[in-house]
Amino acid sequence: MRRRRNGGRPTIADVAKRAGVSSITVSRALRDPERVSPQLRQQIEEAVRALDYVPDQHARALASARTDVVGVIIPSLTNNVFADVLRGIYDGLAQTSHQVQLGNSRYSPIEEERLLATFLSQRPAALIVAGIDQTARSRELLENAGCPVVQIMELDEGPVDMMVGFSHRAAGHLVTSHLVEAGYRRIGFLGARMDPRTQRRLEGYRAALMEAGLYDPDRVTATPTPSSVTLGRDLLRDLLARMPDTDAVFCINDDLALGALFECQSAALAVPDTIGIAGFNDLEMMAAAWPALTSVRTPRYEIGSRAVQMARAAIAGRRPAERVVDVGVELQVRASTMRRGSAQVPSQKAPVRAI
Amino acid sequence: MRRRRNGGRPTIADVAKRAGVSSITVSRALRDPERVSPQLRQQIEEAVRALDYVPDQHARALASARTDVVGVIIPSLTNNVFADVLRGIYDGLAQTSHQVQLGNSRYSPIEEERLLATFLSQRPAALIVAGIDQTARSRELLENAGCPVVQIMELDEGPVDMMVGFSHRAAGHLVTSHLVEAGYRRIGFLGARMDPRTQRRLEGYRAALMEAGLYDPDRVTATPTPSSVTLGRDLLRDLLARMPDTDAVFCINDDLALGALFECQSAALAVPDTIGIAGFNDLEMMAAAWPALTSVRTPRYEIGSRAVQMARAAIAGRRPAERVVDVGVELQVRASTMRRGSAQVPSQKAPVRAI
DNA sequence: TTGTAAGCGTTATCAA
DNA sequence: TTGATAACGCTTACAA
Repeated sequence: MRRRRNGGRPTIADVAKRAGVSSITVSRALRDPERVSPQLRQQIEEAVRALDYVPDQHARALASARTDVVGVIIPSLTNNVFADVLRGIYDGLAQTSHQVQLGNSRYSPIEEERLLATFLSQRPAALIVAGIDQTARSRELLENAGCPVVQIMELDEGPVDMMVGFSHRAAGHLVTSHLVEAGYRRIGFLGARMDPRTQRRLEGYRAALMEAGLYDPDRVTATPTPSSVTLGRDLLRDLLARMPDTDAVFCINDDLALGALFECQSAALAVPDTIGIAGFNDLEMMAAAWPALTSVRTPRYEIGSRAVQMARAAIAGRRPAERVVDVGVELQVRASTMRRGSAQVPSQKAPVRAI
Repeated sequence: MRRRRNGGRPTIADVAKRAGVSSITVSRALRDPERVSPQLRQQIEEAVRALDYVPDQHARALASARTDVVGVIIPSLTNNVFADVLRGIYDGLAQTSHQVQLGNSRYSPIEEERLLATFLSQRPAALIVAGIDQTARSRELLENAGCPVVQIMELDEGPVDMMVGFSHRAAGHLVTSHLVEAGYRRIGFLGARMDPRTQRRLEGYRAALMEAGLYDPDRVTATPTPSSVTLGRDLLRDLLARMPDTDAVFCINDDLALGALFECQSAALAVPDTIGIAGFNDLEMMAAAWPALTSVRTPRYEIGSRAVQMARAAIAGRRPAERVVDVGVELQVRASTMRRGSAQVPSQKAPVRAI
């Protein structure tokens, strides 16, 4: 007798023999218990337990041309934003038979395309990808993926399939308008990396200031350099060196905002009186900072879990009614933008919809 | 002719026909080009290109009882520490044919055990797991995994197979000793989550203070609550309420340290003169804070890439000479522990070895 | 160096 | 409702 290649693991045939049925009956009992008589079902379940049988995913995938793998492609592993999204995805999939295949595109559309091709070659059950700025070829791959596709983080008219996110432009507009309402007049912009989502936040900033008649391109400080707290310090220092009368800054994320705060502290600039600071994402630290930092709460975990929810529904053949879901954002007004003497702005909860 | 189940993708047989050879020759040319004559190899490569052939991973896994999947199990997706480790792992695997199967145990040994069982059922090429505190059954599973296993983050006498990390006890000892040398005498401890690694840092703290004759159990503030910046504020406030004369704190991670700093700022306590603050991990923000925060640099990215390196070597049959690799840590002394009047402590680079 | 034959463990298909 | 049989696409074992 030939030695088993699979290291002695029991196969479906072993279970079948023990339960006194044929392999295919075991297969059915496992996948769709309803289709097997209660009698046999019980015998099979017992055999499965007794043998510690675990189906071989590869054999299953080969025979059925289907897998339980959900491919996920995000641009960064270290960005807290995506860590939270991922957590939502993993939690949503934890009690299911699905597994996650994770790809890190490092903010490179080319790398994303490559990952997409690799993932697709494994016939995933569904695909979750960040953003809407895929290459033409990626878009084509996604359209012919043959599985549900959920684009996350953003909102757009033309989803490949489904979409969960919020409008970065609207969110940028929201914060900036808040700064205007809080009494600031010479509002700067601090931006890093300047990926598509960051660009759209900048658009929102610009629109809000134009509406208020306060837009000054010289107050926009943006760099392709990846974001960091240190960079936040540097950018604010640069901005103040060029435009010393700047009285507030919208930072495209919380790291930059924290850096801006530290820079103000080191330069003995009063926050919020001399300079107002607003961030983006509302990481946990923002509320704990001193002074507490204003930010925009983005429902990252929810985006992940909603994406999974939609993907699973679609896998099960129940496409959700709404193909594009806006999870909105909430402005969290805190001390860093509550200027003394200006009208008190209460901590409001204002969900923003796409523009 | 029967319709293809695989959605029309070319198979190895298609390539073989086009190249005018047999399937097995194509298979060999793909896996081990050396074993096929240059002549045929070229024909095959051309056919592969022409057909856009991509091997089916599942068929390959089924036939060979092997996969290219490296299983990775970490306790948290949102902890920056593991995000960096992951980056090291993904980068190390990026140019290879390997894929990552990522599991999040959420700091639960039981969940870890479950993930391990799931991963193992897919016959991974290697396994990378965080920590050394597996359950007995997990340990058993790992020992019989039939593939290289790398335990990361810590150091221990008895690795399952291979190990890359540093001694948390030694690192805790290092920071605490630094605080003593910097002139602090009533040094507190702020700890959250209190997972095994945190516990060992506490041990190092305790040992260092005992050696200095300064240990006071009442200054240890620890909670099982997950870490956060807000928690850092709360813990320091508690500690100071109980022991108002505390003159320094060792925080088991940088989030707590940042919270401690904010708490001092809000209570108008001078850092480092009234209170010294030291953190752990040396996240990027520590150097940017005001005052800059002392911390212990842990080579997280390196741990990830070294683990991959060792795993790949072992997969290739070249077990590394050293099965246990100590990557060490470096104390980063900054303003938050440079007390006025005390001996100036230069920013030193002192790799710490395991105890 | 190349090829033939026989699976790998599961599911699709069709028949009973 | 259950089963026999033939794939699924690839690799191992052995032969030429």
